[in-house]
Amino acid sequence: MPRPRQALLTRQRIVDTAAELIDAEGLEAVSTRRLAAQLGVRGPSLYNHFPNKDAILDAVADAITADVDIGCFATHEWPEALLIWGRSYRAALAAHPHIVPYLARGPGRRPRALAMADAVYGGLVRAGWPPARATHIGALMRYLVAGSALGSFARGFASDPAIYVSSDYPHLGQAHRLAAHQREVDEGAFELGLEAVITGLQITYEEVVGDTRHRFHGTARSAPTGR
Amino acid sequence: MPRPRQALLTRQRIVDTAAELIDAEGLEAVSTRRLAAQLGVRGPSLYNHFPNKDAILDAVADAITADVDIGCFATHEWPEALLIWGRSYRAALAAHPHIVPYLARGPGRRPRALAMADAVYGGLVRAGWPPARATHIGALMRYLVAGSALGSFARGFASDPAIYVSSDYPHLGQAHRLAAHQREVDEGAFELGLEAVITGLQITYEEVVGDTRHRFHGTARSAPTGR
DNA sequence: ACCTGAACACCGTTCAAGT
DNA sequence: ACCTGAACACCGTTCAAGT
Repeated sequence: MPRPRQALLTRQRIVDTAAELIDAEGLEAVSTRRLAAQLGVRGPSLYNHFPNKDAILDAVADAITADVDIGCFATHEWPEALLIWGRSYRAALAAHPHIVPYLARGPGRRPRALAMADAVYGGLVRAGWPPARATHIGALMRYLVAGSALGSFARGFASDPAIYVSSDYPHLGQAHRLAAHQREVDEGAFELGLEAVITGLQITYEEVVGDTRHRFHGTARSAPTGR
Repeated sequence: MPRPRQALLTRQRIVDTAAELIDAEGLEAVSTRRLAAQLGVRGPSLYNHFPNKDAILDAVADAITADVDIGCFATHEWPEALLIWGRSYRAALAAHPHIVPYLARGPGRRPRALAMADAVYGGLVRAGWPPARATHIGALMRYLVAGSALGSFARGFASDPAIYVSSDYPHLGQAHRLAAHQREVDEGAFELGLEAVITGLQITYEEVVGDTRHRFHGTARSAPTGR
């Protein structure tokens, strides 16, 4: 049969198919041979479009964060912007939870992650947060988002209820029933954490930023905790 | 030469050597053949002591959390207990950051993770937290701990400063200098997050638990945020 | 009881060869 | 320019064979 006039593969088609494969069968199902087969092609062909497998996964991860709302930092006060950004970031990752373990493997080359970091950092600094704190806030928000998007890891214990029958762990009788609704737990934990963090940060903000605005020698104390 | 009178391998020696290999060269350096070689043995020998590779990594992860302080929930008020537990949990993981990506791959069989979940859940419920909230608090604390223990992932952008020279990301000029001190950033983000969360949770606690104690029909509102 | 070599069914990646 | 088969150096795991 004749050679097709245009290429069988495009970067877009590879990324889309990889995302489908990850969603359907998980990260470990994606080998270059399996992915190529799904595309009607042989493994080595992928190397005409990407330098290696990680670059493909980076592109998938990048595409998934395409519609995270970062405009909110330009239009809202920082506490509400954190709320909006955090929720839309989490929603984006939670829609494709199987990709999240890959994020844990390193920074990769993901332009949109950079754009996001830039928008968050810039928005917080503009709001008056000291640069170091702005960096910390962006980081801890990512901890919450990624952790809660990661289902099983999040819970930190097996979802197989059988092992709780052993009475070694007396308090987990209730918890395992919740564990059956893993999505609920992770969503609830994220919401609780998000709101607690923002509430706590507002208090820190008043101490760190408010003081220096209204007084000449406002000494920045750390947030009051149970210490 | 004669067959040694006692086995060349023990579970303990396998776990210790695997941990050393992970610390020295990272998770991907641990193959059954490499690990076996380090132990002076051939790959298949490991299967006399563990059912598969994941069981070895689970054992390593479990060993690392051996000295996390969970007694604090019996001796301290819940806010201080969260602070102590969180810090000692983070210290344990941060001492072996290369193992953390493995945790993100699933719950595994890690008895100490179960004991930890049980102690946290039990302590919070005893303090008056509703069971669902106690589960959520345990989960969100794990998000912060694991995220911040995970260095590069935590930051969410490459540590190679070269790519920020491009002025596509105008606000990251400062951030990349901080990125050079990745340990500082992750530690600072964790501390800020930990204290903000505990502060925020104390306010939620007063609303959710305090109200129902002092009133007959206390309606639990959610924590006030920037919404 | 525990260690081994050989084997199986996979990997990611390279590269000369085809069109 | 792009796809291919063959090859390389690896994987995790099984298993019959040794002692």
